[in-house]
Amino acid sequence: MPLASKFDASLVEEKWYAYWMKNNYFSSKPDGREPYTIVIPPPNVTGVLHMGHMLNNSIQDILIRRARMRGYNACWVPGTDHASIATEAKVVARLKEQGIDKNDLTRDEFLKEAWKWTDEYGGVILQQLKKLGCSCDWDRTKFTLDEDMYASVIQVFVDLYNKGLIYRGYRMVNWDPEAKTTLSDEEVIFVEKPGFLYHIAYQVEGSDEQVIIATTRPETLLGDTAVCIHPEDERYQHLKGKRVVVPIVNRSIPIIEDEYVDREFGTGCLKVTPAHDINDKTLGEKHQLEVIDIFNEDASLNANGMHYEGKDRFVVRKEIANELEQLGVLLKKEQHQHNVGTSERTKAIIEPRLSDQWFLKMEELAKPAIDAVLQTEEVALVPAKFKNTYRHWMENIRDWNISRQLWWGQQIPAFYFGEGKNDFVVAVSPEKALELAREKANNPNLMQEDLRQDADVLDTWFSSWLWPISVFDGISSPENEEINYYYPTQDLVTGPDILFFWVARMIISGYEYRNEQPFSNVYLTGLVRDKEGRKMSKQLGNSPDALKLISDFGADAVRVGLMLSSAAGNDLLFDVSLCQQGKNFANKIWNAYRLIDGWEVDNNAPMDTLNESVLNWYEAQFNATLVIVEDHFEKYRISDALMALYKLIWDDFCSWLLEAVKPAYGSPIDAPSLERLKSLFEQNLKVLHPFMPFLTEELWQNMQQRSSSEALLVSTWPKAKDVDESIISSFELTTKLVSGVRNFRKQRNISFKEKITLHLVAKASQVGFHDVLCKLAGVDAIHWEKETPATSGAAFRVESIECFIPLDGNVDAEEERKKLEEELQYAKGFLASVRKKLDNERFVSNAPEKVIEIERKKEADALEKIALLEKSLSTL
RNA sequence: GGGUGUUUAGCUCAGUUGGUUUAGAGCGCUACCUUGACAGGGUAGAGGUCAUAGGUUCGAAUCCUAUAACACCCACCA
Repeated sequence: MPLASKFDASLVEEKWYAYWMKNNYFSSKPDGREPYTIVIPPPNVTGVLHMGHMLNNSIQDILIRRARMRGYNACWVPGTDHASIATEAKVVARLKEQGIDKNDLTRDEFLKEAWKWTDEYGGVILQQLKKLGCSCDWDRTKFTLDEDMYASVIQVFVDLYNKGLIYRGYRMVNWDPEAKTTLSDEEVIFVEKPGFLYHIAYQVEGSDEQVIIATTRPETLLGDTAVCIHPEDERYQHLKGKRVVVPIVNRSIPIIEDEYVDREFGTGCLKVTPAHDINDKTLGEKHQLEVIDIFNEDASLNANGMHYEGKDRFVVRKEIANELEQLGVLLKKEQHQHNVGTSERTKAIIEPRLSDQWFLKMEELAKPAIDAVLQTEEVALVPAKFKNTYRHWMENIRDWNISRQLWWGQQIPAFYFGEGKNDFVVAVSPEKALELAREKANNPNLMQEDLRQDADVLDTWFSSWLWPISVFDGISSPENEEINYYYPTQDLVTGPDILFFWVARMIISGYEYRNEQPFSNVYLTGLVRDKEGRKMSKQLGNSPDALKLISDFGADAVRVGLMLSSAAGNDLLFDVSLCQQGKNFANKIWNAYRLIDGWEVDNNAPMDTLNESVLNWYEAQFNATLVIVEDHFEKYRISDALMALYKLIWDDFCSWLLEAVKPAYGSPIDAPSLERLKSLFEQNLKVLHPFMPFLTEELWQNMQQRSSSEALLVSTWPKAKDVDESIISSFELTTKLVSGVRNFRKQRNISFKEKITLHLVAKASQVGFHDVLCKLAGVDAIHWEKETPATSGAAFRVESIECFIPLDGNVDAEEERKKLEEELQYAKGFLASVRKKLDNERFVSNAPEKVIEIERKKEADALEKIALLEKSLSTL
């Protein structure tokens, strides 16, 4: 059956994906081969595919498919992340729609809802990855809340606690009043927002004087416990040791002195609210100030807020400003730009809040991870510029707040048995906890019911930081076959936005629990932006629907489109026209095959000599390109690798090889040529397969009947053979001659059908592929001349070869002269630039011999060219 | 405020330790061609004082300094 003239991706994608799955090509088990392992950055379980996923999963699939073809035991472990805050927020929102408040449910009831949600939407994204062609070992799919994964996390928590690295502390944390949970520093996004700087007068006790403080948050004065001045501030020397009265609350508070105060900012006088500002808290501890918390969990005012109790902080801000104004103590309200911390997930403005939280000490843990990246390079960051960022963060690392006031996640395995500060134990199970608690409390009568487990769950990243180990069960059984075989993994492909959240922490846990790096290379992709350079986001609505792109262009085309412009670490400005280019490329390959497939074959003819020579050339060209492609892969320059192949196929294979080999219309091709051509085409399909898996498999299978062990994705990646450079340069000269003649035809408006005779002032041995030259340039004969023929005609040069074509007097001498003169001018300019160097004594004495030689050759070539041009001009 | 990076053709980017580059690719653009694989095609062409200003050097897109614009990271002065 003849092939359709256009490649229709929709007809083949599902078919081949099912075929690959059926034959278990993606599955991996430890064996004698060398492993090549990638663990997927687990997407949020209820997430949907977006451009960022498409990009980094395409890259992973390219790497995995290539490794598989190169004979590695390729293992790509897929999975999803429970994403505690993101998922919980979605579930809470859904319940709200149904009129249910989270707080009306018990923990178990809520978790049941969350699991329902997870079962409903969970894994949709993994199905979408299949549409993209991702060859993950789906039997290994993991979820961070799977029982065994959960157990690993708990085990690690207990272990780190027992090592003294996890502690419970009353600290100032980032509080998200909407999600009612703490956030790590990394989850807080600072946004510049307009606000006001309020100048408020505080009455000095026993004096008529007032001190004026400046604040952006007047509502917090309800929690003020001091006013602070700089000890050397001359303006305020007389206030030392005095007290002031907080307006509205009429509380008497001390004036303290501290060098922390910036005399230049505001009035140089600072109000101190230890409960609601990290710096104030530090001051408070230093000066032993009282701590007055004025907020509830949702950032409404508590009983300390007096008549503002129950009202939201921002409502109170306005109302309190009014009240201060009425009292005559609000002296000024000026515009002020400042950075406000907001929650990455809920966008709520963060409230610094004091509370009991669990922390992981990071400084010691981070040390091996710093060395691994900066010293030993056991982990290479690609591109390397991220090393600086990494160092900066790691060297200033702070303790990690790992507790979250949420329900969706691993519940912290701390069990309280009394009201005392230390009346708790940490254990992997309630039973074990009871044992420990009885011991610690010295009370054998303690019962299971007397234990209360900590209500908080662990930060999501506290489970994903173990991902490369826990997916192989390496925490609970550190010596199992799988972890020993697959770990350390080879490449990790992810976005730089989670370098600290995730990558750095995986390196840390890798050294802590395996004594080895979790992966050797980290390929950091760029962010996908739109044409205008804006980050793609749901809010802007500028992110194309990933699945629609696949259905519009085909998965292969989308992969090519993404790869064409995504150097590691550089953001990529995505435009759907790139997918069109990918689709065009797919179609080009499709039609190349259709051409070959449609020829009649002469089974008795021997191999044509033209065919043989040009097939030899293509083979050399293929190998030369393969060397380049391998080098690009080594350096993770995947878009360059693809571009090299794109040119190989489009230009070398289609434009030159196929055009050269193509038999005259209706004539057959000899069988040996066709066979060799097909085998070269198969090589093309192999190297393209990682980029365009569906199209290549379709053509591969179409070429001949293949058994299940002969699928393209499990075929052998070609090994570059030694390349005969001379055949490549010789062919290159021929192509230039062909272009020269074509250009000549165009200028003179000579149709391709009209054969011309070509005179070359050269020896026949200087030029190769004479028959190719004739066929592709429409030349009926080549004459090899000692000098330019004296007959009427026109001349042009290709490199140093003068080409002459006889014409019947209709030479446009003016045109010709103009062109020649332009060329002459360029050549003279070029010569001048070369001579400028050669005439410079210091150049000759300082530059290396090799460079001088090159310049001398350039000079000689230029002179020769000028002579030729002048001769041609004189004969006009 | 501190740091890192970017700035090369209309667009997106290469340009490897300064010297075969009076700068390359892909796309786009222009002209022409095209009834035998593909118009999603072919051939040819136009297009850049390599952000700006200095400096180092025999020689700078490449190294140094300053400036500007943009991007990202870190900090969070009320």
